[in-house]
Amino acid sequence: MTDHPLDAIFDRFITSPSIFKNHEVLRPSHIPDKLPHRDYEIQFLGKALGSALRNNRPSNMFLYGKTGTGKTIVSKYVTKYLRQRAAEIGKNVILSILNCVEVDTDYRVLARLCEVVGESVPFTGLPTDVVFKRFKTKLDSKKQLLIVIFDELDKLHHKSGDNVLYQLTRINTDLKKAQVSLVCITNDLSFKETLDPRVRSSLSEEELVFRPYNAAQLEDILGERAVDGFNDGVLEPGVVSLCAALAAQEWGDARRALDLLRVAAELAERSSEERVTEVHVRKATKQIERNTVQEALVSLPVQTKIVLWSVYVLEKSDLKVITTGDLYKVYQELCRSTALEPITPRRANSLLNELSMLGIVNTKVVSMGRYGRTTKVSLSVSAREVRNILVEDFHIKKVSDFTADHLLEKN
DNA sequence: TGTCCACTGGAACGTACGGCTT
DNA sequence: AAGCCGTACGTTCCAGTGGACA
Repeated sequence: MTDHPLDAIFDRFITSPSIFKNHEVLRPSHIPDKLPHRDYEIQFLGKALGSALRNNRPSNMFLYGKTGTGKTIVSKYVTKYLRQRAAEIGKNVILSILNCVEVDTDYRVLARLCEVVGESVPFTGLPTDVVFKRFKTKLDSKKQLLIVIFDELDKLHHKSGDNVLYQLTRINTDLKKAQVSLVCITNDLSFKETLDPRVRSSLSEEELVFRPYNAAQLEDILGERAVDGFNDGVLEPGVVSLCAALAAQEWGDARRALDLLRVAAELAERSSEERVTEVHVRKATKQIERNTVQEALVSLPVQTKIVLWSVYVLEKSDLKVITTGDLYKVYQELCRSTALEPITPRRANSLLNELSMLGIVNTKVVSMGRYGRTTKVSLSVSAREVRNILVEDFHIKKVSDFTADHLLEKN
């Protein structure tokens, strides 16, 4: 065996004991056997969906609650078992959970539903109503119940309106053999008001609100997972309660609590320490924040990056307030320097709003009286981070030293 | 108190592209 | 091959507007 530069690192993985017993258990997507503090919700959903086992169509349902309050996991938990019991007694129950962040247009929803009933359709090319007809025909070809769960439904509605929802709420009147039930999950509490009234009333036959967990409940949840996820004695006392407390600070977000614990342990393992300490948890909070920003920034389209870089350039200047007017001037200059075709102010404004939705910039519409109405813009992530990530881009690299000073002298 | 700035943001439309049906 | 269709990205047009200032 020759000496390899990685020997020292790999040996450490082989020889020193691992912190993790089962890494998977610590991911938010894992469905444990027990879901602490969600008994009521599980019972509620179980009673509602359970009628599927008796040939009745379950009521349509609306589940509300903030991120990380267990809406998705409770749905998965209940449907997983429902599917099992239905199979045991030979009932035809099809369950489909659609994440509307990915499945975010009418067409994609229908394409997905076609898939689960066994009808193959191309991912583009067909008129939506044709896809709907094919779905309906295939579904109704035998006696079966389809339960569709729309996770983060507001993301679908945001882009495509109520069309598919409207069709699906009315589909049962046309079906002869099959039946459809809908479960809608959203974390936007005001979302229901924005729905078409006909859709709204038919979707909210039953409603359930998921309340945020408190710190003590989060601690139970983490404790439960830690038993299966970690080897004995690797967590210093206080680590779990710190994760719970930090996640409970904003609202009781179990996903965040779990991420904190997992990342803290990963950090400990990477620096080949044998125990996870509170210091690791503190580091984990920073790392998680950095990762989400990085992910968002890297995948931005070129034009959006240039718009964001304009914000960055203006933040670096000694301008007190950044308005869309100045921003567009800088943007045009940047386009000239990078030889990119500039988009119109209207479009640039939309991109800015998208950045704001992603939480990368702050925007606020303000009126300056005589001096018109505009939007105040500022970065809501650290300028250094924006720079570090954006200069990786081929176009931004060309203007990495660009300053706005000469433009501002004119004011 | 009315005016009017510098925008905002909705709506309709254009273009390129992949992919269907006939 | 022609005629559609959905999606993504963009443009053009323009009515609407908050509030400082004359």
